[in-house]
Parts: sequence; C-alpha cells; structure tokens
Amino acid sequence: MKNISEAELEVMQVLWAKGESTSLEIISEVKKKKEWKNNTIMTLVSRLVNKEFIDVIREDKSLLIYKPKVSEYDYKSKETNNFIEKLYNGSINNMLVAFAKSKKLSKKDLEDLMKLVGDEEDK
Amino acid sequence: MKNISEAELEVMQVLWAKGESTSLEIISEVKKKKEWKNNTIMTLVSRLVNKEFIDVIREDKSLLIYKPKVSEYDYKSKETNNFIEKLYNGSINNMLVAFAKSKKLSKKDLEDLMKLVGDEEDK
DNA sequence: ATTTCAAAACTACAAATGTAGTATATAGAT
DNA sequence: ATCTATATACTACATTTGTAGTTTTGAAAT
Repeated sequence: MKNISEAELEVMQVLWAKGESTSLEIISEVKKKKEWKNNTIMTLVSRLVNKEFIDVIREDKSLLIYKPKVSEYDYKSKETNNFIEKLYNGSINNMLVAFAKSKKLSKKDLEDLMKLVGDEEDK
Repeated sequence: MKNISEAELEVMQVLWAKGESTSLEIISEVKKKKEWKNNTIMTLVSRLVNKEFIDVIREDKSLLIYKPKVSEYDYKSKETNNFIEKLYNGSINNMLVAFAKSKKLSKKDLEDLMKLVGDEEDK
C-alpha cells in the first residue's frame, strides 16, 4: 500500500470526519486549517484517488462525491504501529515511559485508561 | 529545523546508541539492519551533516568522527508530539484509547506505568 | 618518490511531495 | 444553440528522499 503524505492527510481527516464530501466541502473544510489554494487541495484529492485512498462517485448530476476507502481506525493504527516501530523499537511502553517521565502523561490519565481497559477486557 | 528522513533515522539511531562513530562503524552497524551500499549509508550521513544533525570531527589522523548534535530524547519527543498532533489531535490519550481498545495495551502495562508515574511525581 | 587502496567528496537520477497554474468540459443562464 | 462560470483534469516545477556510481584525496606500503 502507498503512503498518505502529510499534506494529503489533511484531506483524509476531512473525509473521515464527514464520511463523504464534494470538492467544495473538502476545500472549505481544509481551508479552516490550512492556507492552501483550491487547486492545491484538489491536487491532493486526486493523488489520494490515484493511490486508492479515496473513491470518486458520480451521483447523477454535477458534483462528484469523494469517499474514503480506508477507515480512519485502520489507517491510523497501522501508522501508529509503524511509528512506534521506528522510534521506540516497537514497544509502546518505551514510548509511554518517555512521556511519563516528561510528565505529559499524568496518573489520572492512566487511571482513566485503566477503567477503559478493564471494561474492554471484560467484554 | 529540518527533518530527519526515515532512512536517515537509521543512521541517527546508530550514533545515538554509540555516542559517536567513524564511518566504518556507522556502516557496519547500519548493515546489521539494512542491505544498503556503503555509499548509500554515507550519503545519508553527509545529508545529516548538512542538515546539522551530526557534527564531524577530524581527530588528528585519518578517520573522521561523527557525533550527533541533537539528543535522542529531544528529537524523539519532538517527533512524537508532532505525530500525536497530526493523527490524534494532540491528545496522547486519544491515541492510547485506540490502543487500549485494540488490546495492544494491557492492564498490566498500565499498572507498570502507574508505578513509574507515581515515582516520578514524587520526585 | 611512486604506487595503491580505501575514505571522503561529489555527481546522478527517479520517485514522491508541496504548491500551484493552465486547459477542458459541462451545467445553467440567456 | 450559445455563452459563461466553475468543477474537474492535466501540466509544471522546485525540493526532498532513496539509492547509488564516479572522482578525488591522502595515508600506508614499497
């Protein structure tokens, strides 16, 4: 599978949030965060279509509709695993240790997570 | 600051682990993980020197010595924050929730971390 | 002093990425 | 049927990255 570049990710985030969108909606959403020209944004869209991360649907009249082909969860967990592999030798714990030390992860954060994990493990 | 590319990171990991190395050592270490030509590896080194992630020291005779200019911790935390910013809206918790759900993070992992955080917070 | 061999420097080139501009096609207005 | 506005497609170009090959330099051997 190809990669989603950093700029392209901005477009995917919109599609994941909206489920699907027209070019106009993508453009207006992306512009809330980035000062990119319409053409720039549409170039990213079309590259994502080529890379098969987005489906294009022609719904009868006029405007095309763009729809993500990969789920946000699938893509992000793959990426996250990759990231942890590269920087932390594959151990999420290595990573968290670094964060815990820098105080960016508090006891309370962890307690909340414990609850969540507890619930999930019971299921 | 510039970026360390994925291939370049392989070189930095060696330098971080060793503290400093000669070209020969870098090459032999990198080759333990990647099937790259010597020239390829040295290209990465020289790009890192240009990007100022590595210092070159000419220690009297012959072989140059390469030394990291950024600390592993500094670089990796910056990168990690960046990553979390891009994918998880800046919240490490968002990320952990995803992992907890996929069971890649167990209750025991979290308990271990709790201890660590506890210790650190006392200091 | 000359030769040789390896380290270091420099050059190369395709693919991916960021960032658009230009051309075309077509729905809607007249 | 023609014109117009703009959505969509296609082209462009500099930079970064992956992946080396070629040239130069200088220490060691003879």
